[in-house]
Amino acid sequence: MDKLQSLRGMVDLLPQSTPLWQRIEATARAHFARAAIEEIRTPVLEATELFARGIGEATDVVGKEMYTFVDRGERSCTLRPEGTASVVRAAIQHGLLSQGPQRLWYGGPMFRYERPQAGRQRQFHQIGLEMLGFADPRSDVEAIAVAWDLLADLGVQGLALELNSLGSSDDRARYREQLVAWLSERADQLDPDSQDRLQRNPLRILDSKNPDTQALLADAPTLAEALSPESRDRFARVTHGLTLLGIPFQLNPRLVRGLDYYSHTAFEITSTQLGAQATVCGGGRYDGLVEQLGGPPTAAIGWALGMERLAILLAQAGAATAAAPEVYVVSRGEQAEPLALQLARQLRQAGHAVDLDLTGAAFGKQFKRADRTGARWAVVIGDSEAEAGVVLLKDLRGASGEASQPEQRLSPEELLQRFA
RNA sequence: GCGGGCGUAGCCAAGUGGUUAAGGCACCGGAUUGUGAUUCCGGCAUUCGGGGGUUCAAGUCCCCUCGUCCGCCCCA
Repeated sequence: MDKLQSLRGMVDLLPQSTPLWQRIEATARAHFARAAIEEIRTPVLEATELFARGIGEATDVVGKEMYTFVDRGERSCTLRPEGTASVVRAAIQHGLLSQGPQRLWYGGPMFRYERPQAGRQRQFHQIGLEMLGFADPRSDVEAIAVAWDLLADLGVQGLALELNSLGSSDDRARYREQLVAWLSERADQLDPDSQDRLQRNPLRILDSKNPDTQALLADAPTLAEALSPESRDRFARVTHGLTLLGIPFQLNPRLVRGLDYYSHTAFEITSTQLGAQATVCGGGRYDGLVEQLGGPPTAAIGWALGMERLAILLAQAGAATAAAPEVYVVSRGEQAEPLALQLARQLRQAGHAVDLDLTGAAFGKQFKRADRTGARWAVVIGDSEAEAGVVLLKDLRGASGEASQPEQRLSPEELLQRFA
């Protein structure tokens, strides 16, 4: 392979698809602004320790999926595999939490060294929300509502919100013991992956895709039963709030999050249109993370949505296309071309989208290109116009269609006035 | 990290061991030396992802490798 090409799992977004991404980003910004959520931007590269401590050493993300290297200062650095740890780090570092609760959003590339698949690349993009310093169950509802309304506004069809409570860390520790004990007696009935998880990350066995394992789990102790009365009450307030807002959800007692920092409310928004990587948006509460990273005890909830997966869903509905320029400037000749250069700039300074043909090709070729861009107007300048101090303004989208639309002779000043 | 499918031009694609690798789209040039559709003419792969092997002969068969797609794992 001696042709230069992008690294595996790193994809180019070509002009054909960027309008869709821009629409998603603009819609997200509008929703965040309306919900009084401010943007935060953190570095793509962080100290490896941040993720090891924040996400959990035992997780797959930290254990085998990070892009980690030693820099020239002998520091271990990692390209961020997710956004939450960085946002929390920045909030602690700059004392944001002493200024009261923070409603923050972020967006950008994340990196995980995984095998590429549908809806999964090594560099992928997320938009995420983090609400730091909010303990009330209403904040869970509000965070979910922002995600739900954003996706609805974008026109994504066929989404389902799945909800579960992981309880407090005490609840979870207690349940974990029960589950491991129960499953250990039946380890021979588990699929190999799940046997492995029994040591490493037993809760993940709950969302195994193996049908035999799922059948076995039907009789296993459930997380819901292990929740303390306080945790149950809290979760009930969340579900009541969602009902109040008319946001439909399904309780999924098997829903477990992969990163260690989650507690209480966990949720995913999924689509059946995405193949194996069905989760468009996932999140939950992480009340212990801020403290774990050296900050004050701080309740928090957040989510992240996968841009590539969202783009897949929206592309199915119909692609957005780039806007056509308003004006296409056709010019040819030594006198005409400098004049065209100036006029194009002046029209742009007046706020118009202008495409300037720089080929110097025959007028016929330039008109053909002008037509194809979809521009409404052509400004035509040849040397005879340049000498006479005029330009031709031609309507390319007149009622009668194609060629031989009427042209107007205007002075450059008149043209600019016309487009003022 | 594991399993499977697929790699012929920017894109789609014919080719099923035998001389110079169809066709379409797109793009470029010309017919039209200053006006957009259509049409017509011409151009656009010394080579089939890369490397090695089998053979008189390989895009076609074999091996390795890279990439890609789908699934597992994992996750947004």
